Amino acid sequence: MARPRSEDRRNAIIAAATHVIANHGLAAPTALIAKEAGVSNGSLFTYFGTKADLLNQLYVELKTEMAATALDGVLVDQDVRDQMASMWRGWLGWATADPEKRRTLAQLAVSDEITRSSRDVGNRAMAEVSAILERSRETGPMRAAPFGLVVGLMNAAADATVDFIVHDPANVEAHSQAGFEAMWRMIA
Amino acid sequence: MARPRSEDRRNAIIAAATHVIANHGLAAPTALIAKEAGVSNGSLFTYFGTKADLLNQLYVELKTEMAATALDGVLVDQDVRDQMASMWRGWLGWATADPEKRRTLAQLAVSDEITRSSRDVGNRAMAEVSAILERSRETGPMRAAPFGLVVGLMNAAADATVDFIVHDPANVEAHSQAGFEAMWRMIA
DNA sequence: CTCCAATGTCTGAGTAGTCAGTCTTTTATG
DNA sequence: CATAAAAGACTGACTACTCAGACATTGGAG
Repeated sequence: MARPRSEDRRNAIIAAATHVIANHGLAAPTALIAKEAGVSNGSLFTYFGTKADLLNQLYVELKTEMAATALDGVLVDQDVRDQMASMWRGWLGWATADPEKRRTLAQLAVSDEITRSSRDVGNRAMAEVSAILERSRETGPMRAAPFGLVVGLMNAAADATVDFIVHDPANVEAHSQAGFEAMWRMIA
Repeated sequence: MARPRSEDRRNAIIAAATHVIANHGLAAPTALIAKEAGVSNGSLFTYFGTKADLLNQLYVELKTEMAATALDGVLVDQDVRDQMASMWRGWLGWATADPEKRRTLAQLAVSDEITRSSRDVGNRAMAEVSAILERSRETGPMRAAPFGLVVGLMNAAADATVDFIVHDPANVEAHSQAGFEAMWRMIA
């Protein structure tokens, strides 16, 4: 029988972990993840040394993908508000297109299994997002506020908007718009 | 030797659970909670039938206390903005006075051990908070938005503000103020 | 007031079960 | 045949929960 390429198997495990963790939480057995990936539980540990390794790599991968999707379509010569709106749309699109990814990322983000350095990598992936936010608030009411607070407030608004959209998917467009306007009033 | 009153022991377990969960997460062994409470491992299960029971009661207790503290000091004949500001101060006070309570509540809130009915009880405790929020947004830019979205956005802003305060406690007052203004711009 | 039995609570070693990670066996490939 | 990878049964550590006996408290009898 043809043996799948090693990278494909790794990706299958990552995908399975996303799915299983979304539904069973971080306490989900590795055996379940392996089964879902069509891999024996022993094999899983040849791809990821420990469960914590798997979780960290998953975290980095999801966060990086999220940032990339949010930035996709943002144009350099755009008005900053349009850049922000584009990011907002991209971000909400990512989160609503595959709610499991977001749920899993949310769980990982608060887990203490995720190391400092994984978080650093994740934040670096979000650097361009931060840059756009910085320009957005530059002339607004939060121009003197600590940037960390501004970042936190924007993330919080985005999260709350996605939560609501997931809860009532019928009116994505309206909720996305309302959330964006609310966030923009806050920071710019 | 004098036997502690049964209610005191229950409270000791609740307090110990708050402390232990804040530091070890929801996966913390019941044995550790019992030890911290100065109670035998077996006794814990005479007070709470299962670990899930303990978690649910803890959730309800923390959430209720949080709501009560936030509302403490709010006056009925106040301007709605002042009511909101008073709530904001109360809430931040609760969260910063005992960060472990907030950390534990945050973990419980996203846990799937917490039942529908516990969440309902918790939300009922927050009813008055919702009422003030409803009056706040009544004439503002979010008057037509779904109330659930407004609630989510306010909670998110408050959470983000507390996060930041915990991270930089030196300037509580300034951050609290900046967070409040941001939230108010959003909803009113 | 003293004693003793009855009552109900507390204890912690024990039980059954689960899980991450290992290791030997099996299988595919060049 | 030699090599490398995959499989999955297995191990040891750990956990929620139990249960039989220890122990404090109470109240009634002498």
